[in-house]
Order: sequence, then C-alpha cells, then structure tokens
Amino acid sequence: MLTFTEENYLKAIYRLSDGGSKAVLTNEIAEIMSTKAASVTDMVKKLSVKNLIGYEKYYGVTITREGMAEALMVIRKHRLWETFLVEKLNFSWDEVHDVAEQLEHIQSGLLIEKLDEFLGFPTSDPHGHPIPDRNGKIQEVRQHPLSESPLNKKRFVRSVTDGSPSFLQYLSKIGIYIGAGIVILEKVEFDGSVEILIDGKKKVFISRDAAQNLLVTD
Amino acid sequence: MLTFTEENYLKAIYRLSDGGSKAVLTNEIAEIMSTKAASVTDMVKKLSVKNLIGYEKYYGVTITREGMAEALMVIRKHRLWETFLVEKLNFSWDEVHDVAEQLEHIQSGLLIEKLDEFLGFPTSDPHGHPIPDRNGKIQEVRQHPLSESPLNKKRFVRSVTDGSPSFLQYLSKIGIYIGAGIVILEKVEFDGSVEILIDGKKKVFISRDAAQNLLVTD
DNA sequence: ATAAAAGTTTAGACCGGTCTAAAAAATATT
DNA sequence: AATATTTTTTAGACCGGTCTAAACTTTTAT
Ligand SMILES: [Mn+2]
Ligand SMILES: [Mn+2]
Ligand SMILES: [Mn+2]
Ligand SMILES: [Mn+2]
Repeated sequence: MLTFTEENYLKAIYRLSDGGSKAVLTNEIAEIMSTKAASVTDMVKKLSVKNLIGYEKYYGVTITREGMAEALMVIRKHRLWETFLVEKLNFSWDEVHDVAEQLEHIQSGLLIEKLDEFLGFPTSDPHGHPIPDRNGKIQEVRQHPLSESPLNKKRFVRSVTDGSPSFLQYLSKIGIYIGAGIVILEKVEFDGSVEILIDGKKKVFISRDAAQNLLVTD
Repeated sequence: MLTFTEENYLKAIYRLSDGGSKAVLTNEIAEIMSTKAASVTDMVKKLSVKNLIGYEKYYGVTITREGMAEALMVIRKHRLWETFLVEKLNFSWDEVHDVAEQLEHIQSGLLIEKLDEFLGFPTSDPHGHPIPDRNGKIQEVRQHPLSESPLNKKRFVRSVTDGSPSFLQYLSKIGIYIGAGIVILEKVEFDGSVEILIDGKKKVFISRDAAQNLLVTD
C-alpha cells in the first residue's frame, strides 16, 4: 500500500516520462510537484527500493512496470472521480481537478469498481482524457493540436492539454466544449492566432496558445 | 483547516462526550482511537491551543462549541458518504464504514453540498443515524433499545448502536433492516434473549446483546 | 494516614516528508 | 584541458504524529 505522497510522485514521474518511455530528471519532478530537488532525491530512493522506479544517481529515474501500473490506477481514479463530479454532481469542468486530486487517493478497490459501473464505464473524463480500465489499459485516440489543422476543414474538439481552471472557463465562455465542431477560417501568420467558427455558428479569434492546447480529430 | 488526525480525534471526543455534555478521559480517547495515552496527551494539547477543546491536566477534556461544530461537519460528511455508497453505488450497509472513514476527510464545501443535494437531503444514514445539516443541526428521534420494549407491541427498527460489519451482516441474514416491523413474542428471563416476529412473517430468537443494539420506535 | 494501584503526563526517540546549506558530480564555456 | 556553471546529492534540521519508559498525580485499598 502506497502513501498519499508516493502516489503523487509516481503519477508525476509517469506523466513526465511520457508513459514510461523516457528518463525523468530530479529537477523536473521538483518543478511539477512544487517541492525542492533535495526532497525529490529522498523520495526517489524510497520508490526505487520498492521497485516502482529505477534510479541511477545523477542520471534521473525510469518508471518500472509496477510503477506504471500504480500510476495508472491513480490516474484511473482521478478521472473517474472527475467524471462523477461533472456527470452526477453537476460540477463544471473547471471545478473538478482539485477535488479529484484528493479523491484519487481513497483506498478501496470495491469503491472504484462500483463507481466505474455507476458511471457506465466511461472511457474519457470531462477534459477528454482517456480513463484507464481496471487493467490499466488506455484506449488512445490520435489527436492533433488545433493549431496544426488546415484551413476550412471541420475538426472536433477531443481534449485539452492545459486543464487549468482559467483556460477551461475561457473555453466555456466562448462556447468551446469537448465535442464541439471547429473550422479554422483564417490563420494569422504573425502571431499564430486563428479565427475559428464554432459549431457553424460563432466566429471568434483565439491565440496560438489556446489553439495549441485544443486537441482535435477529423 | 484541520488535519486528518485532528478531525478524527475531535470526532472521537465528540462521541465520548455524549454530544458535548460530559468530560472525556485520556484513556477513553486512546482506547477508541487505538493509540496510546501518551499520544492522546500530545494531541489534546494541540487541540486545546486551537480552542477546539478545553483541557485540564489530569482531569480530561471538554469539547468546545467550535470543536463540536467541526466534529459535526466530519460526521455529516461521513454519513452522507455512507448514504451515497448504499443508495447510489449499491454497497451493502456493512461495507460502507471504512470507506466513509476515508471520504469524510475530503476537503471541499462545494462537494458536500452537491452530494447532499444529489442524495435528496437525507436525514439519516444507512444505519439509521441522523445526518447533521449544513449548520450542524441534527434532528434527533427518541428511540429505545428493542430489549426494553414490551411484549406483543409492534415496534419499528430505526437504527443500530453497534455498526460492526459482523452484526450488520447477521441482521441482514435474519431479515432485520432499518424500517422493519418487530413484535416481541417472548422474553427469556434467564439470559435476556427474546423471540421476535419480523414483519409479521418470520420468527427468530435473538440474544440480549442483539436486542440491546437495535433501537426502535412505536 | 499510608501504601498500593490506576491513570496521566513528560522525556526522548523514531518515521515520513519536507527544507536549507554545503558538497559533489556532470555539463558547458573558454 | 582547465574553469565556470548547472544539476544533483548529502548532511543536518524541523514538523506532525506516534511510541516506550519513566515520572508524576489522583484514586483506591488497607
Ligand atoms: Mn484532473
Ligand atoms: Mn493527488
Ligand atoms: Mn460509519
Ligand atoms: Mn476518519
């Protein structure tokens, strides 16, 4: 049984490793966890004796199979809870993350299975992120940043890369949501901003930054 | 903002003080919290500087208004979560306590208000215990142990005093649930056991112990 | 009233997690 | 190749919570 803190480190390492494919540096972990490098070194030693990560002094860490499995379970719980909060309790998508950050650490296999069932075995959370199944399997959908999409082709919003409340609130305000249909009407070469048409109805300008954080499919 | 541990101590002290009416001894707290007296003394000092309890060395502690308010909020969350688990996730009443023991510490006012609403503002939990409202108000129902009820009068099960899984499972097995109608057919003077009729259908013998742990109303 | 027993607190230690300051190793610059 | 810079680790401390062992206070028994 992992501690609250161990779970959070593992989740961070999993994220930074791009799903287990690359080594992660001490400072990166410190950054994303909002702690100091010294604290990371300590924790990383603990996780490595538990065989959740491989650790080579001065060369960063690599997450192991077991570590990934644990991380994926935490992510599963996080996303199921976010889905619950939005679907059942009428939270808006910008309000759920912090609460899910707490709920993801509740220890009960039964609870998470029952919650999954109650929600109808959802495959993605309110931000379009895939929910790992009970075996940690995630069904990835190939999606691209809206910023890389061509002009005048209809695309559908599938997820956001930045899930900060301010970005999500902004999206809601201008009428963008998961599933929205979007056509790029014009690209401004100078600053990368684009004019888009949302659901064939509303024209708005969004910045390059915003366009990069919207992932779409055909 | 209280820590996980402070909340648990406060809840224990509230319980032992009979709703704030009597002083609580160090060893009682240690017992119910499964810790040692020395640990209790330490924590009790911390809670008293926060004005959540009054503490007089060697003479036990008394819970303050603020302490009670905090305790009641934890109890509110505990019971709302238990209700959620049974009503929405199909847990049985003997499976919910330990999970609720974790969920009760999630910090989010919005969450608990939305949960309350989602559940239809329930006033009692799966064990018949009253759920404090957002102001900490509990609506008490006068109820008596089944063991003190007279012969041949119909009573209704309102709550259980012992909520242990084994007792709850036993009750389910013999057909007793919150709301069940019960008539005492015979009392055995010797050991206090009673023969009862459940819902006018099923006759069973239960021990004095069991009869004392069932609270009923007319 | 004195001694024994029971209950409580203090002293000092440990664990998990964090930090700062200093040392060490790796990388970049010249 | 030597030096400067950046990154990482170590050493030592602190905090919240816990424990054991010893000291102290209160209660009970004689
Ligand atoms: Mn999230
Ligand atoms: Mn977390
Ligand atoms: Mn309970
Ligand atoms: Mn608790």
